[in-house]
Parts: sequence; C-alpha cells; structure tokens
Amino acid sequence: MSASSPFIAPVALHTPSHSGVGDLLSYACDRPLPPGTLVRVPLGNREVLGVVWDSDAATGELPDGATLRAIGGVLEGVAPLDLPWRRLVAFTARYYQRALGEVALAALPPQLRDLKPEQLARRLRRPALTADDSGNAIENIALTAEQESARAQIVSNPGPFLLFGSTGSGKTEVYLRCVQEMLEADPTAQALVMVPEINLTPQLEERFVSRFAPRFGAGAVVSLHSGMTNPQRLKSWLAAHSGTARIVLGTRMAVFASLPGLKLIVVDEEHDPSYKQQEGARYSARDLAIWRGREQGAKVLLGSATPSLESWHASRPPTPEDPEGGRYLRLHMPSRIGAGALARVRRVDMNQQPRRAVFSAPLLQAITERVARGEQSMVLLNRRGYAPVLHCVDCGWKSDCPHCSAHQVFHKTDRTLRCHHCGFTVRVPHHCPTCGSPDIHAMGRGTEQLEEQLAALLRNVQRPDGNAARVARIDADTTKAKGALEAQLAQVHAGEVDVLVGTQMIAKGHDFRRITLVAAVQPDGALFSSDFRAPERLFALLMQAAGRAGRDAAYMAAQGTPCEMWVQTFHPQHAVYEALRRHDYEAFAAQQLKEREEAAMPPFAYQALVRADARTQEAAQGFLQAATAAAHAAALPGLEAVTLFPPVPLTIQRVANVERAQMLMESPSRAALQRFLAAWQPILQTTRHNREHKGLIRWLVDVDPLTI
DNA sequence: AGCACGCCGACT
DNA sequence: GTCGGCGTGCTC
Repeated sequence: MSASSPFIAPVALHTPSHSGVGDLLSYACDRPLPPGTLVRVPLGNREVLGVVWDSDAATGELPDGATLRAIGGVLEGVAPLDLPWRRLVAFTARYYQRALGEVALAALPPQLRDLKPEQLARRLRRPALTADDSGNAIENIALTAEQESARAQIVSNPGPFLLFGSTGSGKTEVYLRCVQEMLEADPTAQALVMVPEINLTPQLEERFVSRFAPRFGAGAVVSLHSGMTNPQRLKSWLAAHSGTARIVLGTRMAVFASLPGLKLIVVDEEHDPSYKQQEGARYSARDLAIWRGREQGAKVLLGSATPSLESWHASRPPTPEDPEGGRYLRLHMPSRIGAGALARVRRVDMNQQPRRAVFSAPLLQAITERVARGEQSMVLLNRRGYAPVLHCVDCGWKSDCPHCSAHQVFHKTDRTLRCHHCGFTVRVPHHCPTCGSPDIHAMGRGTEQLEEQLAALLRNVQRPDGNAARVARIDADTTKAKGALEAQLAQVHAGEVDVLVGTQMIAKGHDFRRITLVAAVQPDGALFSSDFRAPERLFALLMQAAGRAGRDAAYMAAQGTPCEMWVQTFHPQHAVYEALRRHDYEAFAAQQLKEREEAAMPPFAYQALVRADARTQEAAQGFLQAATAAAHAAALPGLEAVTLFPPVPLTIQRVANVERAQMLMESPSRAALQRFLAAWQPILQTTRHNREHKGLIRWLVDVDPLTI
C-alpha cells in the first residue's frame, strides 16, 4: 500500500458478474471517501467511472497477485449518491441476479462516464433552469366526487395504492393533484412519474409543465428516457440529483433516478409490459417503484384501467375469509368524465363471413358510414408489413429466414423480405428461389395490406367535404424517423385522415377526439397462445383501444351516434370478448385469478427463467441440464420449495444463428426462489467454464418473467 | 463489459 | 508480405 494513500475505498464498477471480477474492487485514496462518491479509477489500462460503495459490503482481502492502485480522481461538484439510492441498486442487483457495479453504472447517465473532468466542470457551471417557489397559486380544477375520494384516501393512507380508473376517468388529474399537494407541503419534496412508453412522455410533460412551471419555475419538471440525447439526460439527472428538479417524468429507467427528496412515485398504466426491462438486469420498474417507495418513505400510486393481475390481487380488499386483504389499497374511479359513454362492443362472428375476408361486410359498412359522416375510425392489427410469409404454390417454399426459425415478412412498400427477429433483409424474389415458379403468394396479412385493401374498398366513398376517403397507417415502419409519429398524429388530429390503420402503437394513450369506431380485425391469435398471460394482455389492449373511441362527450353528442368497438373473431363467445362486451374488468380478473390459483401460477407462485444461448440446441439444453444436476447434487438451499422444469427450446428456437433454450423455476415462496437463485449463480458460472459446454454463448436469468 | 494478446485466411 | 477474424484471459 502506498504510504501517501492510507485509506481504502471499495468501488463498484461496470464489470458483469460472470467476468470473474468481484462486485467491488479496492482502491487506495489519501482521504476517506464517503460511500456514494463518484470516482474515476484505473482498471487494466483504462480509466473508468465507479461509485464508492459501503465498506461493510467489502471483503477487505485482496486476491493473491492483485496490487492496490490509487483512485484516479473524484467527480467534483457531484454530491455522493445517497443511501436509499445505493440500497435500491444493491437490491436490484441481488434480486435480478446481476453484478452490483453493472446495475449501479447502468443507473447513471452515460455521459457521466464519458466526460473529461474539465468538461464536467463546465457542465456544472452552466446554470440550470431554476426551480423556485414563486408562490403563484395553481388554479385548481374541480375534482369529481370520485377523484376527490381517491385524493383524500391517498393523503390519509400510507399506500401503496392501485388507482383503478376506466379510460377517461381522469386519473392524470389525480396524479397532478397529489404531486402538487406533496410538493407544496414540503419545499424539498420530489415526485417521480413514470409512463410505459417514450411516445407518451411529451404529452405528459406538456401537462405537468403547464400546471407546475408557473408555481415552481421552469426547471421544476424534467424528463428522463432513452429517447433523449446524452447531454439532455445528464442535465435532467443532475437536476434531479441536486434537488433542483421537483418532478421527474420518465420511462422505466427513471426508477433509478437519484431523488434525495423523493416523496411520491406514480406508475401510470402499471399493467404495461414495457415496465419490464428485457435485457441486462431484467428489472420491473413497477415492482422496484413499490420497493423504493417503501424503503425511502415515499407513497406509491399505481394507475390503470386494466391492472396487472399481480397488482389486482395485491390490492384485494379484506374479506371474512381473508381478513388481511392485499398489501395495496385499491381506489375505484369507474366513471368517465368529459368523455362519452364507453364504446359499445360489437363482435362479428367470422364463421358466418365469407372465407378469407379481411373486413366483414358489417364492419366495412360501419366504417363507410363514419367516413361519410366525417367521423374517424381506427383499425388495429398487431402485425407489421404486408404479409407475414410468402409461399410458393408449386413447391411449397416459404420465405423462411436463413438465420432464424421464423418467416421473413413481406414488405410491399420497399419490395423486401425482412426478418423481424434478426433484421436480415432481401429483395422480394419474382420467382420461387427453389423451383423457379412465378406463382408465389402472400399468406396472411399485415398493416400494409390492410391499408391498401381499405383504401381500395373506400375508393368511392366520399367525406362530407366531397373529398375521397383517406386511409393512413401508423406502425414502427412509418414512424422510424424522428418526429414522424408526432407528424402523423397531427394529421389525424387535423382531420386529414378518415381511417387510421396501425399496430398497438396507436392504441396507447393518444387522445383522438373524433374517433367513433375502433376495430380489431384479427385478435384471436392471443386466445390460444401457450403464454398464460396472453388473455390478460389481449383484454388490456382491447380495453385500451376501446377507450380511444368517443373521448369527447360534446363531439359525440353533436354526432348523435354511439361509439363502437368492433371485434372480428372466430370465437365470439370467448370469455375475453364476453368481458370486453360488458367492460367488466373485475369479472375478467376474477375468472383469470381463479384459473391462476388452481394452476398455481403467478401471482400465486413465483417464477424465474434461465435461458441459454448456444451454437446448437443440444449445447444450450446440455448446459441447463448440467447446471440442474449440479444444483440437485449440491442440495442447494431453497431447492426444497422450488420446482425445476426441464429445459425446452424457446418458441423461436433460433435467432441470428443462435440456438436458444430455457428452463422454468417455480416456487410458492419468493424467498425460497431467491435463496435458490443466489446459491445457484456460482454453479451456473462454473458449469459454463466446463469445457463440456464449449458451444454455449451466454446464459441469463430472468426473475419474474413476463413471458415463459 | 472492454481491451489486449495471439494465432490462421484473403488482400495490397 | 500485412489487415483482420474472434477465441482466451485479465482487470483492485
């Protein structure tokens, strides 16, 4: 140890857990550094960003041969990250089976890592937009009785809360009011408000800024999501970290924002699968919000019209048989305000329609009438492209991706066949690549085809202004360019579009005032999926889509026609559609929960997956089998309460020439599953290094997976 | 994760 | 003759 550097600091660095490097590395420094201090340290022949960690977590012993090196420097001007933040990061790493440093560094803005000390100093000197309590009173919008009741409950109870409010019930107004009261009561308080998608942040930001900037200053509201540039993200992060920002709006990553004054967390559309990160540490931002709120003494408010069954179950009211009830407090807001009645649901039995018809006659008629009246319609299909596969009539060839066990999708717009899994793209062949036949057909349909067919079908239909009907499409392909989505939405709002075709992208959140008909043309796929959560997701999507119609009561009254949600289905009696018809989430949830309980599935059991990627399917499964055998041989703790299922190939077994397999672990006890996973981690690592498993490329653990 | 070192194919 | 492919190993 260097005589001039008598202190040792444990530092968290971005090293993955399977890299053989421990969670924390020790560095020498000439003064004691408080935990949470951001430092630059030498690692090999480079200098990386690290966070000084709590010394009780350090082993104190250096491995043989390692030499203690000195810290390169402290990031001056950035206060140490506080204990609640460090505890959140440590919990996330532990719970989701990742290295501490990986989670810590991923939770920081990327630019903090890249900036030279002088550049950072310059950034810190630049004055941020100030947040100041100007004292300007906020003009309170009167709450409805339901909103007021929810607000009062939130004020007088500790939470967490599940705000169960139908689309248009004014959940956002409740969020705004709760945030406002929290911030006014405490001049250092901060609030975190999360939404599932980047697309939804601008409209949320607009609403929060217009409400709170006059009162708390222009710098009081900041956003945090991956669509921002690195400098923007750093700026928002610093504002939150320093306490200047009072309100942070963002996507799932925002759950890791440093918020020393955090008093309230809102998770809007809490059921949305986007809250689950699907790479790296596979965390659920909604679940972490609950944990963080409890740890940091902040209230947590989850909101949805179709809550996740987990949250619904966790908020069950006490009954004589179940006097405890759930951990959350459920708040109801069933009424729509300022919006028309809920859409009337119309099911078209496709068994009674001509085969291969995309649009049933009654649906087409309904859309036609709306175009003629100057109303808008929205048509949903969760499949991009023109057709999911090309097929040769003569030899049976199909447009299979050479690198994946999936079809290449026919995109007519640019005459390509594209694999949606690996991106492999070729020109559309004119003749069958196998037998040369020119007789190749598109099978099935995607949004491009819907747009084309609808335009043809409505060719002779006129709008009230005498112009021809206009059909537009919004999906990931038409919105690739920056600002494209906003531009397309603006066209819809301006009334330039009569029928909007798109994927679920258009079902989420956007307020279309003049839409009076929403149609799902082919939603049946999810009914018979092997994924036990598929019905839940379909129901949520259709409810959300139905909520897009008739948002403006005044407009609906003037039009004098009811808004409608159409579903074309071969199974009109299916429980999902029955519940949808009655807008009865509660009955649907009760029925689903009963099934889940009988089958011992979440939320009545806890699950985790281990996935293995390898050159061959045998290698992938072999690794999982070997790791399972080793777990049993070692009689790992927790194993007595955990069921390990045999490895199986993923639904899409091969992607980009990588074979994929996974195995499921299930337990009635979350603690037992956690104990087992923690004990298993080192065994998985040693198994990987066994030369028997050379074909293995990577393995990963997914705790509380959304799809299995 | 990065980044080096290290040993075998197609280009100037 | 070099450029460069990614396999293996190391980082307090």
